[in-house]
Amino acid sequence: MTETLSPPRDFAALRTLITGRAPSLSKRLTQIAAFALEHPDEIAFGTVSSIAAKAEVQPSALVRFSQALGYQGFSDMQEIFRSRLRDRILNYDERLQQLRQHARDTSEPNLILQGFCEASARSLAALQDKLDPAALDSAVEVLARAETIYLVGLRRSFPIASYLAYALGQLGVRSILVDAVGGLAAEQTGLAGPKDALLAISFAPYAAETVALARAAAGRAIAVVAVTDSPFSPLAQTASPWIEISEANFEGFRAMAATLALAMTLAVAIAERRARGA
Amino acid sequence: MTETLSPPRDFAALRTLITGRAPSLSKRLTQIAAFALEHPDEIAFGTVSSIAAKAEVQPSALVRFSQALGYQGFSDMQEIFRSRLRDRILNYDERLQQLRQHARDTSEPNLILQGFCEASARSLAALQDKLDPAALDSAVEVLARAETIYLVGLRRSFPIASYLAYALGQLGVRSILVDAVGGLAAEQTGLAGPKDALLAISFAPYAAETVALARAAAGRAIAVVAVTDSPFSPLAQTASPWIEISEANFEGFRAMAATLALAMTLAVAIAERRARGA
DNA sequence: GCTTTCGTGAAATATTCGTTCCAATGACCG
DNA sequence: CGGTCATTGGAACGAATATTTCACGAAAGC
Repeated sequence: MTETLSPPRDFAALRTLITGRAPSLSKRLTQIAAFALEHPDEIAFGTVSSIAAKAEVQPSALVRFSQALGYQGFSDMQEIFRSRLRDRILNYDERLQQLRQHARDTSEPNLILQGFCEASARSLAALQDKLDPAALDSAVEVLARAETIYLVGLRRSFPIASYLAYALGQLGVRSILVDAVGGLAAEQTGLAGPKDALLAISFAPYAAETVALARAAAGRAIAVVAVTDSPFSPLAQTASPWIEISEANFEGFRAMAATLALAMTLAVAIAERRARGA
Repeated sequence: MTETLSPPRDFAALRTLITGRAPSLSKRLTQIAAFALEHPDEIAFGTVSSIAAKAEVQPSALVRFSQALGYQGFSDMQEIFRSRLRDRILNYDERLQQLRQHARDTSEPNLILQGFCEASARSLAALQDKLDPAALDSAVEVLARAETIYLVGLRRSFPIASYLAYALGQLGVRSILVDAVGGLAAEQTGLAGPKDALLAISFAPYAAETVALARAAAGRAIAVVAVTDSPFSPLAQTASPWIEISEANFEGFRAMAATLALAMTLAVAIAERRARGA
């Protein structure tokens, strides 16, 4: 019996088909199904014999597998595995090149938008790759234990601090946004006690007031957690733990996507940590 | 004479080599060099004859080209073009699958972080795809013409508004952040005149005060620009132009990466627009 | 101006590839 | 236990592929 239904022409559907039909296939063909899902790149570029060797099956089994799925032969199925690589998301530098090619069609605001989107995406990728998981866990731990979290972030970091104040409020976590309204920052943090914690957010050039508030709190045995951009930041030396964030630039303006994603993470993680008990 | 030095084994180096040696190659080989740099995917997937046809050269020329670069033959060089696709950045769904596999090794805060990173990345992608370029241009135009920009954003949108206040200040654009401190919002915007503009930022559920301020300003013939999340938003009906932003969710918290990228874009684009004269 | 060298095109060749076929094996059922 | 059918391995085939070869033409050197 031959499969008469037309086989999938895109990779996602093919993967579903393989997963679905694998249980009803013979031993060898199941073996190939598993290999195909695990090493799609091999199938995209390899030859029948090279793949057969790596999957430890006979070349003919590969052809049978393709036909069992409804394809005319191996080459026919291989085309789908190749299309997956063809339609892949472009690398950043290639995307940039492509953007610059279309530059003349695009207005300046839209060009700037592309630039900031790209910087944001780069920042997010760097965050996922380079953030120290232990530092994050520890920060959540310390902040979840605090009765009240004092949020300190000025200038560029103020939007982050104010977001945290909003999100923590939504989640029922008590926090105080330390703003500089009326120059009362020191008075606001002065109320903090040993059961509280202070979260300081600052990037180069570090706002002097943020550093001073963090130092003062640390001196009074208040837990200080910092989000900053370098091990040499004055906050890194004051706080424990501290989290390093590096944001990509565009036209001299640093993206904030990574910092904001971290802020969201802190808020939700702190709330969940509290919900499941100290 | 045969090239004895070992040829590059990664694509970046190969590209450099081609660029560097192109000037010293013969006419046909230069033609191939240009084609290779412009259509690397063709070379990765094609056969000698199919590529030769597309590049309008003889198959033998492709082999000569490969050998001129130091490879044993065409297939040898093709391998490098294929490796570039093999080592590509994974698609989002593939990355997700990979993440879920490692889920048990990861602490909860780190899982949450991944979730927000992914939501942010999705939001950014949607922004690039779906933003109306004309609306952005128009928004920049209107705001650049204003003497003073009044920034209105409350609750979740307040961090965005406060970032804009910071960025516009840095760029020398006069703006006033309308906060609700002391309930003086109406008094703050009351100073706005016909030469000013109001930028309102609000997402569902729309803060009543933001909507009221926008309507009041529009009623007094002040230009109102809005950033919101739906054509049915009350702001969309009040403002002209208005920009639609949709953010992805994670655990009920909307990402803000796209909105923030747009805010940065507005700030820089407005400043540049002003710099190059009205 | 003749020779030599290099570049090029097209056909010839050798290799590799995908596919098919068939015999052998193993599983299942009466 | 015997028979049937699906599955498998391996060889054989034909097609397609990469590579080499050779003849021709143009440019460079003496």
